[in-house]
Amino acid sequence: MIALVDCNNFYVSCERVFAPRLEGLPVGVLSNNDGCVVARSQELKALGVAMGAPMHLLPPAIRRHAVLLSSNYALYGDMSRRVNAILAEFSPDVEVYSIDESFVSFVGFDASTLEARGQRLREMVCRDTGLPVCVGLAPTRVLAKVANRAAKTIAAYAGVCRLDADDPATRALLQRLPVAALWGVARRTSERLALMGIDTAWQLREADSKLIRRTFSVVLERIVWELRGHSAIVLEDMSEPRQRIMVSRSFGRLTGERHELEAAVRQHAARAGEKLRRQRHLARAVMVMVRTNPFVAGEAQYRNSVVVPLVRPSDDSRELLAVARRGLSAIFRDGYRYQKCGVMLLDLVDAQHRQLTLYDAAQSEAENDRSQRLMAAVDRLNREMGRDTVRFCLPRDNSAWALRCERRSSRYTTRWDELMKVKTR
DNA sequence: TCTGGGGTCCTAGGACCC
DNA sequence: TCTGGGGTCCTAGGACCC
Repeated sequence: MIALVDCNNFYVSCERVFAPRLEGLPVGVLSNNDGCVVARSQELKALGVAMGAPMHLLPPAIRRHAVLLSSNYALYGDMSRRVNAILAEFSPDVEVYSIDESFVSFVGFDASTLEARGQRLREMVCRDTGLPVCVGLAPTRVLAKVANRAAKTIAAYAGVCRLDADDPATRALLQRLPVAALWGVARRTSERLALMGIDTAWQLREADSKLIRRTFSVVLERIVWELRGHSAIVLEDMSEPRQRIMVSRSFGRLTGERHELEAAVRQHAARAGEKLRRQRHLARAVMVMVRTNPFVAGEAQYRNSVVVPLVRPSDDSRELLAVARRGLSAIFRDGYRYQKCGVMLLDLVDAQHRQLTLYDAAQSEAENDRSQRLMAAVDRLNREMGRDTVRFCLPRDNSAWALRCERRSSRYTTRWDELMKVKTR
């Protein structure tokens, strides 16, 4: 059996831990740039605010009465680590699936004790972090997702729901569950399934798996098997290094200024370089993308991207920045107001495969060595003294492209200076 | 005025090879 | 005059996740 542990309204719950006055109020957390609502309290959901709703399109009454906060990823990331540390006490096998969800394997545990373990787990997480979580227990990940949803929405389960594959209760639940509510089935697939007369999770479970594979893909066929209780989905280990690294942001306001895009691309490339070195990889190519705002009707639109190969695999921010700048000059066009740019590192290889250029290997080795020491020093300073202590020729603040995050709460768990701002009433 | 930022996997189709 | 078929690799795009 496997347990899916999922924090309820995670970002909102994190905010409430440090601001109890938010309990009972409609609270939302916004995406970067205060663009869309990406987390909602029950009260805000009850007001009809959809996941991903653009903030500026919310009805005025809701914007007035709801508490809408900028996202505070430093806080959420730290709270997430705390939750996972607790989960690790319950099982040696914890797969961190996302910032607010983990799969905890109970394979080999006494089956009759699982619900009690689930309850104990909820209590521990609540006691030590203040966060409410729900637990879904099932033989497969897809069913564990279904169980978790039931644990959240059906009060009788008290936060822990167990679904055995061939239990009549499981069947009843799946018969009521729209197929689009399943993990891995979204709008496109559910629309096509509806044409075949498959509307519920149970109908999908009973469908001919070979036909599903032919009509759709191996992905949906695996979901069929998982619904029947046979594990078919293997998760990529989230602690594995990423296969590509993307850093991109929308600008605080549109800009057509080339130097502002250059500054943003430098910042993104530098940040991507940090991520690359943290996972001890080298990039063999850099992609740069720019784009105007597709939502502004009547405005000239432009989007483009370009991949620039590196002469040799590298994790040196200076090289990444130089290549990214070349990429930007290849695609930058005057006369547009840009909304977003990004840098992606591609073709990543393990840093052990650092190779020397063919000519003058001795000098390259010395250069490599200097580069590695320099980057390590930069990373250490930024880690210990705060992000952006050392920068690569960046303006300090107030750039046109700086993020808007006016409603961000304090980073209580990672910044002493901000902790002092906590009100004690 | 204001519409996120990451990721993954799979498949189809083209280029190329023998 | 007749111009195959099977394989691999790569890329772009679709679909999905949180």
